Formats: sequence, C-alpha cells, structure tokens
Amino acid sequence: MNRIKSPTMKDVAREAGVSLGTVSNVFNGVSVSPAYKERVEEAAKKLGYTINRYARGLKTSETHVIAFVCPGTDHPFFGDLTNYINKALADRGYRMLLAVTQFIPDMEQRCIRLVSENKVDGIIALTYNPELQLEESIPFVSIDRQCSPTAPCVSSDNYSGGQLAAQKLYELGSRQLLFLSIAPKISGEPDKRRYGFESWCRASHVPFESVVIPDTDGFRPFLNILKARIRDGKPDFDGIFCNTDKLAYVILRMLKELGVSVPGQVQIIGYDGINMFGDPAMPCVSSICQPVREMAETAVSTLLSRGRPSMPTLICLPVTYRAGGTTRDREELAYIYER
Amino acid sequence: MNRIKSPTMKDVAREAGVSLGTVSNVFNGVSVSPAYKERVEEAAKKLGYTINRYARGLKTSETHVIAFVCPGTDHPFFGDLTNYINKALADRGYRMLLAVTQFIPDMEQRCIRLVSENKVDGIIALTYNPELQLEESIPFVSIDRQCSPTAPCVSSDNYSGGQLAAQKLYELGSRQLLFLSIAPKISGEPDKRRYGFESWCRASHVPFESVVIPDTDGFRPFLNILKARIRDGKPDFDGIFCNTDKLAYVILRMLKELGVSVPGQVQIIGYDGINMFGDPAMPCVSSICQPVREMAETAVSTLLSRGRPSMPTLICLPVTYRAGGTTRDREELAYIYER
DNA sequence: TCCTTTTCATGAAACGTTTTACACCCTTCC
DNA sequence: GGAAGGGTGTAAAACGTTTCATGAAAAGGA
Repeated sequence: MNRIKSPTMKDVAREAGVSLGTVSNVFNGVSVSPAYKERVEEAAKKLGYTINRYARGLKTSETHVIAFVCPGTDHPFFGDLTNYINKALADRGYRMLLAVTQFIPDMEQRCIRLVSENKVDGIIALTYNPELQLEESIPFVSIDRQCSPTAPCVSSDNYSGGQLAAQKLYELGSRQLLFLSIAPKISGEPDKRRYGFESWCRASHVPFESVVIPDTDGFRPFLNILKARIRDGKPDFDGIFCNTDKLAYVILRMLKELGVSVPGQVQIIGYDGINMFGDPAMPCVSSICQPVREMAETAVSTLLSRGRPSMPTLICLPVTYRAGGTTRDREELAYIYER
Repeated sequence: MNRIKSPTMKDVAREAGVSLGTVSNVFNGVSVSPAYKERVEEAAKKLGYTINRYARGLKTSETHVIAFVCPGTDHPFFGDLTNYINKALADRGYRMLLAVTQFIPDMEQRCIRLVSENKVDGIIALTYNPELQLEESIPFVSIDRQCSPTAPCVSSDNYSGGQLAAQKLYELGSRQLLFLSIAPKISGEPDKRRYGFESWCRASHVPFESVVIPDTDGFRPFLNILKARIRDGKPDFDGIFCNTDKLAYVILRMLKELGVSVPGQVQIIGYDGINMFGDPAMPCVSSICQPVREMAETAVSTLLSRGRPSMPTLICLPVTYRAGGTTRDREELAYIYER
C-alpha cells in the first residue's frame, strides 16, 4: 500500500500565495475576490488537488455519506432498491456506503455498528433482526419492517396489494382462490399481503384458502399441496396469489409440470413486480408491483429531512397491478421486441 | 439534521480517569495494563463510545473503505458482482462505497472523482468510458476492460468461453452454428467471446455465422434475422451462442413464437450464468458461467495487495458450462423443488 | 476631506484521532 | 545501594479541514 501523498489545501495555498482560509473559502463558495479565486483555482488544478472529505467531515460532522444496510444485492428486488436509493442519494449530493447482511441477524447488528463508526449522516436499513439495537445519534429509516417506535418505516402498501391481487383474480374470472406464501423470517409489513387478500375475499364472499410454509422447508411442500388439489387434471382452484414473484414463478413451473395450463385453467399473481434482467421489457409473471423507485425516494427524503415536527412512523406507498403472462389480460410476447 | 454529539476518546479518557493516549492504545491493541484496560473499556461501554473512523483516517490515511464503481445493481450480473465484492471486502475488514454510473461515461468520471475525495483506499470499477482519467494516487482495479496499462483488469476468460460454447453446441449435436450479439458500447474483454467462438468453429471446420447488432437498435433486428432464416418452420441453423444470457432469453422467446422448438430443433447457449432471483435452483438457459465469486475475490485481493513486484495487467478467470433448459443435456424442472 | 461601512484576506484554534518523545516506576543485577 | 533497563502512562504535536475574530483596504456618504 504505497500511496503517493496527495496535495492538501496548504499546498494549494502556498502555490497560489494565499492563506489557507482563502483556499477553503474558494472551495466552499464563500465570496472571494475574482483575482484570488482564479489564482487558487489555477493552483488547485496544477497540483491536481481534491478536497479531503474526511478532514472536512471531522470539522463539520457532516459526511454526506448514507449507509444502506441490506440483505444482498443478488436478489432482484434488493438490487433494484439499492440502485434507486443510490440514485436518490446521488441526486442530493450524498454517497452510499453499502453493507450486505445476507439475512444474518448478527451481521445486521454488526453492520449498523460498523457504519456508525464511519459517522454516516444516516442509515437506511432492511433488516430482520427483531432485537436490532440502533444508534440513537444517527438518523434511521427502515424499509418493510418497523424497527423502533421512533424510526420511520417505508414500505409498499402490502395490505392494499393483497386486496388488489384478490380483486384482480376475481375480475379476470377466477372464483376459487388460493394464497400461497413462504413465511418471512420475522413478522413485518409483508405479512399484510395475506391479511389484505383474505379480507377482500371475505368481504366479497369469494371462497379462498391460505397456505403458509416456513422458509426453511423450500418449495417441495407446495408441490404436494398442488398435487393433492388436482384431480384428473382439474385443480379445485382457479386463481393463486403468491406472496412473492419468485414463488409465483416456481408455482407456474409446478403447474406446468402437473399439466395445468396457466393462465387458461389457473391464473397466478405474484408480488414485487420483478423485471427479468432489470429490464421492464422482459417477460414476467402478473404481479402486484412495489413502487420501488418511490420507496427509495421516500426513504431518502424522509431520512434527510429528519427532525421535522410530525414524522409519520409508517409510510405505505401505493402499489399497482401489472399484467404479465400468468393472467388472461395479456397477450404474451409481442412486447419483448419493443425498445 | 440535529445530531446528538457522540462521545469522543477524550470523554472516555475523562470518564476513566486516564490519558487520551491510553484510550487510543486500548482501542488499537497496544499493550496496556489490565487494570487500565478494563477501566477504559468500562467507560467506553458506559458512554456508548464508538471510534470515529474519519478522525482515524485523517491520521493514518487508511480509511478501510473501497469504492466500487458499477453501472447499476439492477442487472443481475452486476447485482451478483456487487454482492460478492462486498463480501470479499467485508471479510477483509473493508467497507464499500458504492457508486452507480448507469452506463453514463460522464457519470463514471464524476464517480471516480467523488470517491477519490472520500480518500478511499482503492477503487474497483466496471466502466465504459474510453477516456476515463484515473487518480494516480489511488490503487485501481478494473473489471472487464483494460482502462490503463498500469491498472490490473479482472475478467472471465471470454475467449475460452466462446470456444467452450461452440464446442458444447457441437458436442450436443448442433452442426450449423450462429453467434448473436448486442455490440457493447465500447470494445473490451467481452468482445473475445466472439473471437473464441469463431476460432473454434474455424479450427473444427464447423460452419457458422456471426451477427452483431449495435446496442442502440434493441432486439427487433434479431427477429427479422431469425425469420429470414426459417423456411417452412425449418431454420437453417441448429445452434446459437448468444453473447449474454439476456439475449439468449430473448432469442428463446422469439424462436418459440416462430414455432421453432428449443432445444429440439435449435440449441441455445448464453453467457454470464445468471440465476433467476439470484437463486441457483431456479430454471435458466444453458450458459457459459462467469466465475463471479472468483472475479470478485481476485479483484479485491489484487487491489489490496497493490504494489507487489510483478502485477499481471490482465487476469482471466476460467469459465464453466452450465446445462440449462436450452440444450439437450438437461431434464428440465425437477431441480426447482430441491432446497 | 474625513468618517463610516462594507468587503475580503489572514492566522489561529478546533475537530477526534494517532504517534512520538518523554517521564515515571518497578525490577534486576552487580 | 546505585545504575541500567524494561515496561507503561502522559502530554503534545500532528493530520487537513472549517470557522472565527482581527484587521486592512476599498467604497460610500456628508
């Protein structure tokens, strides 16, 4: 690690023949006479000077760095979210310190500690550790789970999403609904997908059933469940709401293998609004789409405007329905070739 | 932004009734008598002290932060890469500053500047700007493109990958090959996928053709090309190598729509080894897999061991072939239900 | 012309650490 | 019993900024 020492303000000051304070003023937009300003800028360019934000942060205690603590960027939803949050931050002159936790509760705690040491100006986190200790001194915004009564939480409107899924399935002709889900590690906002779904069904007198499988068991249980409900190629259900798009894909494949046609016999709606390859033009399952972009924007702006009088503690953003290949409201394929 | 001032070493020193230097020594593992050490640790815990890495960085000029400059985490390959690099860094006690460029050359330059101001200990970048100016004073490792004669570049062995694709297609029975690609914004390592493919075909006297479409034209040109080559439902080719998995998916859909069976009539191999939903158990196209994990590890360790005597300038890591649903060496589906 | 105001450059102090030189105490040994 | 020497704790000087109190010079008003 042999680093060439980079020039400092002092060097620039010497080169330009001005005082240290003047150089600082130039770089902070404080009024400086044009002659001096030019001299300083020239000297800075000549020396290849870049400001040392560590030193600045030490004085101002504003680092303009925000930490994002997330389970992993390999899942497309998190990848998307990371991307949008990064963009929202960059637009506001902030940089992102990324900490990946891989769903390990202990790691989540460690990450919070670590980024705190970096004196970030704030933390946005998507975590599953119910006992997470926050640093009181650092503004915090959570996603998809309320971590603390004082920390705002941003999520999609999971409840309405569940309702919307049920409603859409019904509108598109399904009369016997099924809710399938992998139970999240810990209760959080996404649980409401189910509550919304069930409440709509009950209110509308549409028969339904719910199946929740712990996330340790993998997908196989679903295959057995489906098998048991199919007699002579005829399933006793005709509409499924899966609590994630991933599960929707898996169920789609299973039904195909079991000889059930989708969306002909059974329609499927997922949740998330994942785009394959991050490209909205790619084929997809029908889905309740989380407003990822808006969630990112909201998380960031909420975090940065911390301290406002009445900060809501839970912010649910509206979801939308997207027709994909697993419901009967979409002609497949044509759309791929656009763009 | 009303931050509560967090305690400093000075506070800890006062609380513990010892000198500043002693506190520092405790936190740096310098030998301190047990009695003092305990007093300091107790005081630190009581005050909730965490070290200020900015201040430390100012003294040591080692920030233990590495910047990763990448086009975006929304594409699964980049999402994966980000994840692995993050892990590799975390394992070594480093944190990641993530800068997303969205493929905008100007943004790439700006990101390099910005992260330099943060005095990162190094930069890993995946960029497309041919005129990128690097900061001489900061260690730099590139991915997939040689940015400068002095900066090491890590990539998968694209050339061998191309060869392997051709060879596999042939082994699995294809006799008339096609190379399809979207031309990258700028020449780089991935171009070699084509060279490898073509060289194998020539050496093995297997007839082939190559089609390269600029990335501004979208996918439609491919549809026309395919149509023109299909007479009475019989294509004049029976094996395709696509330069990315994404393209492979698109081609797969197009062929399906055109009534060509895959892998029956035509086999397809992509490049990248993308997993749907980041999950290796999900269905996929047959592909030449980039060793993403190894690339990440190599990039990180190369960067951190900067200054070694003979640093190779280009490091190509071996690729592997993965059977998916688009070649005849794989029974579809069964594998989804495992795990 | 003289006095007041405004503008703007300066130098020093501070931010929270690390590091170095130094002083201290306790052994150990002749 | 005194000198030499190994720990260990202390104080002060950095690191590269920002900021604040001074003071000088230029500008404006009568």
